[in-house]
Amino acid sequence: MSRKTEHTPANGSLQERLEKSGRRLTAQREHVYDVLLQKKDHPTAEEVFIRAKKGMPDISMATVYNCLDALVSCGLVRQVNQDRSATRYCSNLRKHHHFHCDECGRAYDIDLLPDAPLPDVPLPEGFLASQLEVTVRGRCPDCAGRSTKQTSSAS
Amino acid sequence: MSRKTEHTPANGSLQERLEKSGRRLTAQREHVYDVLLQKKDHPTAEEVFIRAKKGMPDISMATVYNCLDALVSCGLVRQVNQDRSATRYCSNLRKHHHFHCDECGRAYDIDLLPDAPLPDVPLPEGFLASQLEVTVRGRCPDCAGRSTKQTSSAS
DNA sequence: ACCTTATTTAGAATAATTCTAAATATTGAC
DNA sequence: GTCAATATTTAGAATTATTCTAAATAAGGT
Repeated sequence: MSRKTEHTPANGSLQERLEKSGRRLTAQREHVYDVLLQKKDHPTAEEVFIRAKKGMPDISMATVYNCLDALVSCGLVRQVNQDRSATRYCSNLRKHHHFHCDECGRAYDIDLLPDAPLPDVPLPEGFLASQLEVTVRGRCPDCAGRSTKQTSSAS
Repeated sequence: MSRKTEHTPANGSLQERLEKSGRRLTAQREHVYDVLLQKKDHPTAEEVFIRAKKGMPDISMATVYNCLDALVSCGLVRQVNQDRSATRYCSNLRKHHHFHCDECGRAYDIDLLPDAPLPDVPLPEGFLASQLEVTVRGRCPDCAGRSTKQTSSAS
């Protein structure tokens, strides 16, 4: 099977993480992960499928969904749902938020300073938190064009 | 047409808001808004449809989607997308975050103290922010059951 | 009432995702 | 390495969520 990206450091990590959740390392899972690492533009499952077929022409859509699910439950990939359209997938593991353009629908990573504090959200009794997500909505540079609406800081 | 909830204060507001965006006040839009106000459990469009039919048996699914869209673009309702399943609708206008249960998929409102600071997210040049959303993922009290995983504060 | 325009409606169409059952690949034991 | 047991992949059907379409109806202004 083709090995396009040398994600060597993460490679071991991929296998480890898969095994930790009782799954096997397969060529398809490696390849789908590669595809996500190669272009971190938050592709949809369909886009991942199209890209994945280039290096692995026989991969099927069902497998792409399977692989994405496996990667998500391994914690190597995040699912991004911002509107009624298809779910997007994010392989950026650094601490970051997302920006959703209301006009074109694209998702952008908003990287945080490594020491930036995440908001502390006090939860009612009984809730167990595992992850925090912050999404800013608005218009991306491409779509903002000439008109101005607000400052460049969301609060 | 039936007028089940006396959302009198918001009523004028509904009409105002609709008109401000060039839309008309209709019995269906009022009724769908009523349905959302009556039970703020983040129903899906389908659930809204089912509830709406009780008081307005001839309303159609397409109309429910239309009304929801109208309410969303009026700013009276927020769309909530947390996973690959159907979009949910939230009529809580107070400042709040959302909690998403990874086990049962339900959405919960996490109300904030009125003076709680929202995180300040510095955006790169060119992005225009209009809204900020915070979602905590984990397990809800119902699903958390006996096992314990983390503290009750996400950070 | 009348005209203009927006909205509703049912149903068809599309898009996104999940399911199914058979074929194939992987792992661990020998 | 071969074998059995189990996980994964696959194509395609099925399901679910959402959008579109064109005709009928309702709203607002005159």
